[in-house]
Amino acid sequence: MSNLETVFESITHFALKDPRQTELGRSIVKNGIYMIAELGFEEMNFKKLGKAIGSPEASIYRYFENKHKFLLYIMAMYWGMIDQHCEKIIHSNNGHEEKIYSILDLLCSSPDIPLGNVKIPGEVIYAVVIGESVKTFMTKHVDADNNHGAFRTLKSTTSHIAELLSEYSPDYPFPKALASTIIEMSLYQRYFSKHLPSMTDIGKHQSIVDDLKQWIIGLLRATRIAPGEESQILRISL
Amino acid sequence: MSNLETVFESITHFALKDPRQTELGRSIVKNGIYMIAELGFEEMNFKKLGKAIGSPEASIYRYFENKHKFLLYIMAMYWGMIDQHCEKIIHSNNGHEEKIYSILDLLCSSPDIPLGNVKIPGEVIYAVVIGESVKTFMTKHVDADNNHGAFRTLKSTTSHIAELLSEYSPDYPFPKALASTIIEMSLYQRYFSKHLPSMTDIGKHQSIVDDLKQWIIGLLRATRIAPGEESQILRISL
DNA sequence: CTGTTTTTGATAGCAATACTATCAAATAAT
DNA sequence: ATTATTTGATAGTATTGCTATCAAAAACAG
Repeated sequence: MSNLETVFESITHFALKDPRQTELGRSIVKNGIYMIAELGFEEMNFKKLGKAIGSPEASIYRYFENKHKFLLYIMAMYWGMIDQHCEKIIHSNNGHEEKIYSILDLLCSSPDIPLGNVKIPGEVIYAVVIGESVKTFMTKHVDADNNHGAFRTLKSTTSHIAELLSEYSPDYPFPKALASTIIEMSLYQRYFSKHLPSMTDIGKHQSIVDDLKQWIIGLLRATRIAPGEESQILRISL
Repeated sequence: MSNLETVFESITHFALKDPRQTELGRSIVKNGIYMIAELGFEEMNFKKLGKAIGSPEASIYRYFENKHKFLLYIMAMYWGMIDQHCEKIIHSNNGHEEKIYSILDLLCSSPDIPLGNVKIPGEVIYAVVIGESVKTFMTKHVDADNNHGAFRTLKSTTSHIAELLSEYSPDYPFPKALASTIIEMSLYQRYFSKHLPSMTDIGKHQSIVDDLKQWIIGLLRATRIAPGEESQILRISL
């Protein structure tokens, strides 16, 4: 069984019926992602999606209970893919620094997602993740969704990165906070760069990806206390 | 004219009619904030709000064009207040470090908001900001809203903090990205600590506020290059 | 205090959204 | 060939987000 299978197995329970098994199911997922990328999650709905794929709204409801679970499915799938890549990087024989650089590459780009006989381009799913990821967990029913395992793949990705940071800097007390910051901010800073450019410098020196990497590398200094630096700013004792 | 007035003047155009001028208007804003804090933005609506304040839905529409503009109003008000405090801190006679600590205090707590004869407690508005702030700008109509000045106070706060960071570390190339990160993450890490605790360490060592401050102070190391540190991780040249 | 303007309350209605239900036709499995 | 499953087609419902209308109440102006 390939790694890819394990990712999809762990998320099938967000759907009423595994969408990968049928032409209709794959069409729903693929076109749904495209439609969210184009219209945004709020303006997308199952009626429009049905029209786009030539099937009635009701058929889509046979695969996904509602719009929100559809989004949970997509995001769990995305972070599952990312998490797989993370694990591969972490279990490689490279040094800590090489691993960190690989993780950075992973977070600043996006792999394609193979879905049976169709493929979802990295840029498309990435656009959806940037704009909609936060909407999966910034809701009043986070805790219920969390109990149902909706964020397991995202949390696992965070943990993997946090572990790597801990190996790199064993005494740093906030590896998880830094890991989740890197993950979220690699999305947000891109968004700011495009829509609220006065809120970031990313993309103003070099390309967005290069600036992003360099900026995150800088953030990693948080894990290191250079000799003599405490006196400069760290008056709150570590 | 007090500073407070300038804040409110700059946001009145998000409302159809200045809600501070009437009993009904103040009631809408106050109870609306309470209702969003309790139910979340999605589950709040003007019909429920009308019922809560004993007025018909239509009366609320006379003050706010729609739900989204109501949220924009609240958030612009909040960041306007914060921005005022920032300016006060920046124009004080303290040193850079003192100023940075004051900003931290500001971001990790929340001042009450006086609204004519009523007052909105800091904790209540802060709860709304934590959960809903991102929903003001993560939409397909960000650019239009931005053109109408919806995010001016948030952007101004970011700029003020970025300027302070630049004064503190003139050579650091990403003051805005770091400023927006500190602002957003002071909200997110609190949220994670409550709802997705495996994504953060904040609140696990000391109190949430203490951990948060200490963690952000650590992030500020990104602005400082300690001698000899480049060789450790900074292989991407600055 | 009277007439006028503005603000509110009360109710009705409408288009769109987020579903659910039903049943026959098509397809797949045995 | 028969049965079970999946889809299409259509209809319908409750809620949401908003607009329209008009009379009562309140504020204001002379």
